[in-house]
Amino acid sequence: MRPFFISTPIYYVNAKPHLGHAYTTILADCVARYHRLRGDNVFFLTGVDEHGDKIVQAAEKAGQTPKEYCDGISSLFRDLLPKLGASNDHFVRTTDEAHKAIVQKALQKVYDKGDIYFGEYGGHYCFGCERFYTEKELTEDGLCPDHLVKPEYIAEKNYFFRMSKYQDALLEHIRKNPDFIRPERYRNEVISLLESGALEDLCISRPKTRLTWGVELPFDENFVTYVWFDALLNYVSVLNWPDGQAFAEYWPGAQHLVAKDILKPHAIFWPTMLMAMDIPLYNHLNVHGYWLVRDTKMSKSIGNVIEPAEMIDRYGLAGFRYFLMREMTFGQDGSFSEDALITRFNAELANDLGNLFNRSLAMTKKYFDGIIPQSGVLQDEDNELIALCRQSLENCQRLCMRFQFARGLDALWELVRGLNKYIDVTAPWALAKAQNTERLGTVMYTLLEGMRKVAIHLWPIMPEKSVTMLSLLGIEFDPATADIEAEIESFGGLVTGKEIQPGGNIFPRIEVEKKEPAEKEKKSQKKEKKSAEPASESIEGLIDFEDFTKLDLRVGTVVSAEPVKKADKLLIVRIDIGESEPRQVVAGIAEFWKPEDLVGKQVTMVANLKPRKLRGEVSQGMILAVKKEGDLMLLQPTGGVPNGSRVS
RNA sequence: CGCGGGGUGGAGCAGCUAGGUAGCUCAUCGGGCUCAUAACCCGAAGAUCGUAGGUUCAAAUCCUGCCCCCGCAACCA
Repeated sequence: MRPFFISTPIYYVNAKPHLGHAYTTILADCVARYHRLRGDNVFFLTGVDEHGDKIVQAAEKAGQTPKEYCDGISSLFRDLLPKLGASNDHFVRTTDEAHKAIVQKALQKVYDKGDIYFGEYGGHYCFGCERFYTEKELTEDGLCPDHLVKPEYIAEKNYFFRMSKYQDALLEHIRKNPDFIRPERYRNEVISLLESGALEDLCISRPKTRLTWGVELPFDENFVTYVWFDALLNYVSVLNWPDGQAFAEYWPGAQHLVAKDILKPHAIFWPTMLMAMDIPLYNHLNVHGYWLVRDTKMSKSIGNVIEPAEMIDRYGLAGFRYFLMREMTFGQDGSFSEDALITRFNAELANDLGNLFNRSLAMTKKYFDGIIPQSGVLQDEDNELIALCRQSLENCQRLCMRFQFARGLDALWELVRGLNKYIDVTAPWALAKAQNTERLGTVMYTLLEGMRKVAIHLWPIMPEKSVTMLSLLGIEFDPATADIEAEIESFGGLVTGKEIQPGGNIFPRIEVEKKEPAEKEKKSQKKEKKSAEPASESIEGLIDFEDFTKLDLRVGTVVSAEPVKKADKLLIVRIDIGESEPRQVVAGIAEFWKPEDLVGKQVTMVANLKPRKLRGEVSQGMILAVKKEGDLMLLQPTGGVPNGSRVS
């Protein structure tokens, strides 16, 4: 059996799972299932990354130990898997003892080889943030962007992985193997990264004085390893590298699936690490894009986060999985909206597919008492359908195998539509009327056999519905014995004489207007309506009155305004709000306001905003304004008021 | 000259690597059918393929310039 190993990234447990996690997992699941239908020996891995600073901080905030915190969030991820229909063979946690032991083994091996060395890591450390900043991240005066204090330069001894040593070998490998990273755009990106600059060595440790929540270095008890030699190693630790049977069995079929944000670690760090460990490189890195919601990235502050569990509750697992796979062009960003989901569901699942099953089974019941008839002599229209079937399945499989589910499903739907058309062309009801039973039998058999093939090919996408469809056709489906490749060439696998089970559409239409909307739906419809009006942004999240009173809003008069050097959007505005000195505010309004037009105007500002430096200038507040079609209106009292008047 | 992606009928997309009738889904209009759901099937209208040049017998597809949009980054407090 061909080995096939597919992994999702291990998800970082500093927040709850969202649509992106769900998509990656479901995509990997579909791929895994497709390979199972081919008879491949599949290992599908997912899991969580539980070490590091952020976890410690999040745990502290929650008043828990890191371990307790991880147990909590990790179970959220683990519990979501069955809900997503994921058929993963293993769920890895980086806190697993077995994983940690192998991490140490790997570190020791690379260390012994001389590819890990002890060096100095110099960095600007801000004690307020408890983190290092790079030169670029600091303000122009070299201050911490958050605290506006000068960070201390700390030279810290750390261990480094000699990544630079493998740069050329990696570049050569990528050049020689066009499919190593796919789709091509990400391959190009990596190549240009590798060509453009010298690869730096990778800092892989943290002293225990700063971080203890990690795997201890086997050759220095004062350090833990940091991120890469922990997280990435999960892909081989679960296979029990180096001597495990599973490693020998599955690693030759290794592929990874990641979202575009972690391209670099997987395309550069991981392969060079593999080289250092003398492990053959994985076969393919498959990179997918982001889901956008209302054309922007999902983000909590915008309030457009999609809860996968909520979508599944509302539209069903099959519809959700189908939509994700059908809508997203692999590698590109896709757009999620409930409207689009409903449209696709109704058009493709309810009308095309569900209705096809419904009408065909009803006819079988009516004309043959529910018994699958025999096929007789084939006519042109039958042969045409069989040819279409062959072509459709061939395309579908070829595309799905390369993660191109959107196009693969499109190819499969050519068959679905072809079957609907076949009914129209052959008009079984006319044959029944003419009592042409033999011809009618052939037509019905051909139809049902085509449906059987469609149902099998949908198993990776919606396993439960697929099994249902097949059981309606009198088939007890066992994916383990399926041979999907053989289904391309053959036609006639459907067993004659079995009884079918008619009964309604297995994909009932999602009615949006008619039904009394449930509480949740009401809310979502409201949201949709709001998003339809571009002028008003949706209002999300209510705050307490106390939250509002935290704001100190003041009215003041602009006493001076001047552009910020080397900045085309910023103005330095000084505002008299009755204090001894005017407030200096750096405002991003230079595109709309000339400095001279601003002077003398009264404006409203937030007076108690934490000061922050922008382009080297301190800003002590924020001017309130409204944007309107490329214009910017300042918020003013309707009449003049004394400077410093408080807004309430 | 910061990095990257994109501009194709009303909407959303495919096609571009290997130039040769511009394809799909949704929406609109007309027709057919009655097995099925407001379904299904057929047909029609609708695109100078962002723009200006170039290469070519032939360009959505290759080359060059320009415009616009979107991510990241930054100068949105």
